[in-house]
Amino acid sequence: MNIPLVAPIKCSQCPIRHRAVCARCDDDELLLLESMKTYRSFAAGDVILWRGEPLEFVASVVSGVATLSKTMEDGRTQMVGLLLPSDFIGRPGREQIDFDVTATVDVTLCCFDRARFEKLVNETPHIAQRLMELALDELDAARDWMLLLGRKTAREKIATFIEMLARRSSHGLDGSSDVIDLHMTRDQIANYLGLTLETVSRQFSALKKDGVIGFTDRKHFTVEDMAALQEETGDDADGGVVY
Amino acid sequence: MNIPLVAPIKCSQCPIRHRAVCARCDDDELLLLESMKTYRSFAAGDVILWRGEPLEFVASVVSGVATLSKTMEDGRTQMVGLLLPSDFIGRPGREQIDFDVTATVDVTLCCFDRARFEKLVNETPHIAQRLMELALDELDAARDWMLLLGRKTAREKIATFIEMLARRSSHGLDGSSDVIDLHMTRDQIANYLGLTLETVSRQFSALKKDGVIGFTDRKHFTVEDMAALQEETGDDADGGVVY
DNA sequence: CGGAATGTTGATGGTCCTCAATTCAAGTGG
DNA sequence: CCACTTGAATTGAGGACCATCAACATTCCG
Repeated sequence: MNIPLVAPIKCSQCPIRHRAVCARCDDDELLLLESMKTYRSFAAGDVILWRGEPLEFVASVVSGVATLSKTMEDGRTQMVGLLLPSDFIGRPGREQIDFDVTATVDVTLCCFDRARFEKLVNETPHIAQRLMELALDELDAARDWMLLLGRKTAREKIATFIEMLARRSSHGLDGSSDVIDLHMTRDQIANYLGLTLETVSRQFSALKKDGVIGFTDRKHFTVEDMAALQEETGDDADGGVVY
Repeated sequence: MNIPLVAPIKCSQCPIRHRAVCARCDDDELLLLESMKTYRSFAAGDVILWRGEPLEFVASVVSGVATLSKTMEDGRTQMVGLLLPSDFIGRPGREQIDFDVTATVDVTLCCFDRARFEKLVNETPHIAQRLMELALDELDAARDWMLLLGRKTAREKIATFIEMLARRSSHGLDGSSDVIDLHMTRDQIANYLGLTLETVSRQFSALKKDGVIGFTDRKHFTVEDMAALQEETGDDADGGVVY
């Protein structure tokens, strides 16, 4: 379940070097981090951290995708965050977290002992600054999601979700009809969007029937009409961009 | 609308001194902040910042309550944050914000020129560290709210809201039947909870009929049965506390 | 091949939104 | 002080949207 990986990647060659919590670090600081870090891998479906469990390490996601989720007594579940490579898990100054962290696909983490890392945060402005930026970015994302959860219709939620995936997978270029991997199950998508899995399935079918998207198989789709998709999200054409 | 206030409060005597972004600053740093700061006041209902507007200053809330909200093209509105004294407005490294900031009651801000403040953040670890903590606290709050918006019923939302107010107004002691001020209109509460104002009104009436709360007038209520209220929130009895 | 997990589709009902009428509270001006 | 106005809150009726329950199809994997 929790397989410590030995592959000793050099920080300087790390794929998340320029975006993770270490992004602003200079060579000396990087050397220090290098001496502290350990890698851990988790298989798809594994729980990385349980809510309330004492937090012994903090970590950066090196590869894979993990989700943060909260569950109520009666089983209702809501995802409250999505962690992609370079995102940070855990928070200095707190001994536990208030949600579960789960690997949705195979995940590799770059881990640091929490106590030692906290000390480092206090002594290394570059890390505190970057951690602040990461937290503020996540806060922006969380706020967008609050609008979705509180006010959008099922169809708008699904369209927003698809548009997000499309934006993320098309790497800069607007190549429209690439095949996009859904990664998650209908149930996970439902928990992400505050819906039931049946509603998710129905809305996918509806968007397909309306020619907005097309499915190659159940986990892969293409965007057939990007303009229509944008329209369905309910968002402004411009996301608050200055002219 | 935007009344620059002249009252020159000394930082050392500031009511939010130990909790705001300046909390960790030493005397020298405080002196520097003191030379940069200006106060501004806003009346209840005033918009402090518009979405997309160039952000010329960042600020700490000294007194009052402000809300962050997002509005869709067709008018649907969702509050995405609540700012209380010591909370921070604006983010270094970004020239605009993606939501409106509105004063719900009279608000006084301690403002800093954005460009100068950003420079300060980079040079003053104590500020970056505190800003990081504030951002992480807000992130925790945002995630709790995402569970509410995505999964809770109208009744649970209202109960959670009331419980939050009760917890906040009873200052530490569990004095049960204090009169609690609602501050907001039904419409604002609805936008906070992802409901309509009619549903808010109906749920208030229902909780009153069931003897959980009692209204002294439309803006003031008392908690008659705290245990029942807790039960209605849908939250665990323990908020993930370690034993 | 068989069983489990996942996904689709249909029928039905409940929750909450929408629309509308009425009540209530707080001013305002004669 | 009392009509009049105005905005906020309450209450009711009806319906839309989405959840629930259920049956069935599909895919995955031993």
